[in-house]
Amino acid sequence: MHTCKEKLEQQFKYLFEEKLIEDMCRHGKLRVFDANVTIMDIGSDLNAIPFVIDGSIKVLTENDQSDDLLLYYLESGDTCSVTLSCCSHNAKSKVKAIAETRSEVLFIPGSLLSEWMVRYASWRNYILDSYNSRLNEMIEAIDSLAFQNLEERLMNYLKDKSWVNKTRILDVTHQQIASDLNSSRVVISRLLKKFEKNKMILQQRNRVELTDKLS
DNA sequence: CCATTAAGATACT
DNA sequence: AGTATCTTAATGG
Repeated sequence: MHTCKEKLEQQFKYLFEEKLIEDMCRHGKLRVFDANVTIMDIGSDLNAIPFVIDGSIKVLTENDQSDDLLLYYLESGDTCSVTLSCCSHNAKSKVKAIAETRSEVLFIPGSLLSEWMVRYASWRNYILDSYNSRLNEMIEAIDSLAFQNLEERLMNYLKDKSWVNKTRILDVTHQQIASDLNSSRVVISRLLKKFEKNKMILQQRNRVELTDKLS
């Protein structure tokens, strides 16, 4: 079992300066989530920002009819910039976060953020980069929604999921996919059947396996 | 066995 | 593409 500091040092030495890592350990709270556990829900208070040490987390929005839409995944070394801006205004969360795999997350109190921005150049850069990449992912999500057909969206969904889980075997139901993409089960089934015919995937109950035809 | 639920099929919008 | 409805198949008691 590693201490928090050892863990941060070995994984993020290249990213943060020594003193910052010490500060992160001192003030951050490390929490572990099992797969599929809700980490944050819409409307909950934000007084800390999450820094993902291990695992992957999916971030979704929800409309008033409780329909979901997958926005992006957070992986090791990522933070959620949506939370970031909300934090300084003491706002409530507009997104939902669910552990995709077992995840370790370090929660850093929002009160420290501005202080660290001034004190640590590495933190400043990290936050700015994070903002940038999160924004780009959001633009991609919007783009796919507005301009891509469902078939392409589904394909990207499968590839993304495979990537963050580090496996070609996805344990997921057609219904779950449908709700992540805000579509319906029959439609997803139809498209997956088509993928199967083209030998891009193999299917079993509760399981989709990507073949090596996919890059 | 049977109950539950995922996935397939068909027809209609 | 999406909804409604029915059928079939897998799973776990």
